[in-house]
Amino acid sequence: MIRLYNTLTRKKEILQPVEEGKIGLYACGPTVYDYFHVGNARVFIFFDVLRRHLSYRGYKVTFVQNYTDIDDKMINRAAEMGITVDGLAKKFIRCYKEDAAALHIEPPDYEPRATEYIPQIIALIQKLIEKGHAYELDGDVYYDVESFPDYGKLSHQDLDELALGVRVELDERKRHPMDFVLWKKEKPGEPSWDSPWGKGRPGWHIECSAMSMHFLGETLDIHAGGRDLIFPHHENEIAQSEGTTGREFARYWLHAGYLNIDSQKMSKSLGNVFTVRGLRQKYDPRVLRFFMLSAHYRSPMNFSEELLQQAASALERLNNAVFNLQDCLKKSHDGPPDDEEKALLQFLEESREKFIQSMDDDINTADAIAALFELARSTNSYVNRSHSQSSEVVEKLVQFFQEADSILGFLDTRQPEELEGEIEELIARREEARREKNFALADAIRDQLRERGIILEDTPQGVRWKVVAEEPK
RNA sequence: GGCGACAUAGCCAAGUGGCAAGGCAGAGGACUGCAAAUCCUCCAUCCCCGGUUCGAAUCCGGGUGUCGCCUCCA
Repeated sequence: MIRLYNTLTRKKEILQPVEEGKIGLYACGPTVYDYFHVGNARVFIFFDVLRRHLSYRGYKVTFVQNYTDIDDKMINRAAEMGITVDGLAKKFIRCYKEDAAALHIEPPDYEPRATEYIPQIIALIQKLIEKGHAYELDGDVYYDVESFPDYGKLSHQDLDELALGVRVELDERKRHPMDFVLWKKEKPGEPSWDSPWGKGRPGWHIECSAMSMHFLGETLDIHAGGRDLIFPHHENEIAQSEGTTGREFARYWLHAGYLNIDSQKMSKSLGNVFTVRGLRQKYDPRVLRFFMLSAHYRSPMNFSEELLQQAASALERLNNAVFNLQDCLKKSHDGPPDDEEKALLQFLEESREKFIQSMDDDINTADAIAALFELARSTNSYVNRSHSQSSEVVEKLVQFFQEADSILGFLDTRQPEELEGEIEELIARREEARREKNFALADAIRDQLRERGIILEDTPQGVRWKVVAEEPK
């Protein structure tokens, strides 16, 4: 039983899809005018974990995440760079995919670009005009918010109060200050498409209504995004979609919290924007992923390099636990589990239970990860015990970490690589030196290997080695 | 002005009525030729003041502080 916090009702609710066993999930993706930053990353990682967990729990998930490839930011950036809007989109979609892959974010089932769905967008606007929810003004089309009584239900705002808060200059032609644009009349030199109202381009909000319903039908199960999209973007999507269909647009609205930088809002003007692209040069992107999942997705979160270091140390502990198990497998026997191992298998089941329960409870990754740490302590003790381990048990333990990681996606569960012969020989020479109590030689070899990224650990069961990406600090 | 979030150890962070998870850092110990990895032990009157209750981090009221949204934004 999965429970999710629904922004619409401000409560955790039991997930009940429209169609049993299936989930239609739509998430607002990036505007592809630049590399995406760590704040975006938090949200995209959340979508990915949500999607993976729903699949893990047996739902057939259809996950759609769009690219916004036409808006003011796109047009301005393309002009600055002296390239076409389409060229800009192609470049940063490619970059998005690379960075997302580095974060172990799996590609959505569909990733439509807004400009590929202009006919659907136009059809939607036409329907809104027919139903009296939209009006044309000299080549622009606006949504008439007063025609939609539920306007404000997601952000829990009253239309009159919203109007009081309006800070930008009013367009006197609009019927209500909150009316928003569905179709924008062409400006010279900007991309445009033919429409019943003349040449122009879609407003920002309409694309998500058009594409989500195109792929997932009139009622989505889950619609997700960052907090800042609650108003106006998602509020407007509801007005557009429900105005058209007369049906509930999305059953569950999920919103991820902000990521602040050194306790301040991330912004270009403060110069504190960290892109994933930039960070990848310094940190394993899986550390970033682990960091993002170490807090609950709805909590506001702070980002700093110091915190990333903490995350790196913590993640290393989990990776070591898995590594130690894999190494132990080489030395294990084929016999049945003894009593200690039976107890450990029991604890494994409890850990799995706790992991699943935590994830089911509004995707509580922090709590789920705690279950992994607790299990890691037990498995570390186990692999260090004086008598040998049953391979059956060790395999089950490794498999569980892999299973958990099929959702979390930050562990390094690869099988240890084979060593080159030369290195194996060095390790053997060091073992010999140690036997002869020639510790100077033994330590020299160990240092030499360390420089080549191989760390030796002497355990009671013999030497153990691991490969690290680079020379550790 | 309207709406809302958050406050738990040096740091990060779960926990929404029944003895305060987990991680990072730190201290001590074990193991080791030395390391590394690992294990064990130690490290919190849960922002303040009231209230409800046998019992409150958790519920209610009142403060204080931080932050966010109200047509750029993940």
